[in-house]
Amino acid sequence: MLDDHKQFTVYMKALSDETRLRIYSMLAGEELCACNLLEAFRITQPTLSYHMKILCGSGLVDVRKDGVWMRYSVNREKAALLGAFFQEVEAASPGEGQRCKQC
Amino acid sequence: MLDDHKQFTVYMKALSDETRLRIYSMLAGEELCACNLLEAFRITQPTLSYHMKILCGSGLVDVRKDGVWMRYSVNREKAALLGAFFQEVEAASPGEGQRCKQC
DNA sequence: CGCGCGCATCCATAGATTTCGATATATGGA
DNA sequence: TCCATATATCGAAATCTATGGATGCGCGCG
Repeated sequence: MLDDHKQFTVYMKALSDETRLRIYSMLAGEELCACNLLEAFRITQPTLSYHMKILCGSGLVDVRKDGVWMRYSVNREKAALLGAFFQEVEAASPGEGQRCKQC
Repeated sequence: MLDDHKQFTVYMKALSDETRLRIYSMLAGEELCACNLLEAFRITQPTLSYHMKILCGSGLVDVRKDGVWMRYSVNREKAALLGAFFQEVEAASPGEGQRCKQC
């Protein structure tokens, strides 16, 4: 099912903060720069920088440097990977049928 | 895209611990009881109980009490919800095309 | 060069998380 | 009822996380 649980927890941890999840959600659909994101939240610039470091470090978000600006966007492959995992979980789930018989 | 970011962060937080992610992964496909899970990890019983409380509290995992045993299984609806979200992110992502023009 | 701007890093702090020993609760059987 | 087993809760320690003020770094411009 999952071959690298450690890496997957990094993805989950990256999205386990509401600010970071909102940022990720905002980036789905359009590339945004740090100043755009900073305007959208009640956080300081060091805090945004901290969150973006975690999002980019996880691999869920890509960056490209454009002069002094940092342009952020979601990484499609990682999003696809996460989507596939949860779909597999859903598909593999036996529903109300199979039950634990042991103990 | 997401209507309830707070609840979604609860899901992500529940899976942001490696032990809990492995448990979730194990539960995908078969119902298991606490004793099964306890054997699979190098943790104590109170620690497992703590993790299961978080997993069940999030809604990602269902429980049914069977005598003195607790039978755990994944919640298919929640797994489907998560799968759909990441697929939407993937689909909405503009790839290398659209770019941030502001700043 | 010197300044302004966007962003990163350092540091300290408040708060949250994880863990486990001890203990409590619940259930079923003798 | 008494006991053994399965699980939950409590309490405390260690660790991790999120936050922002101060500061550093790099770059473009006059």
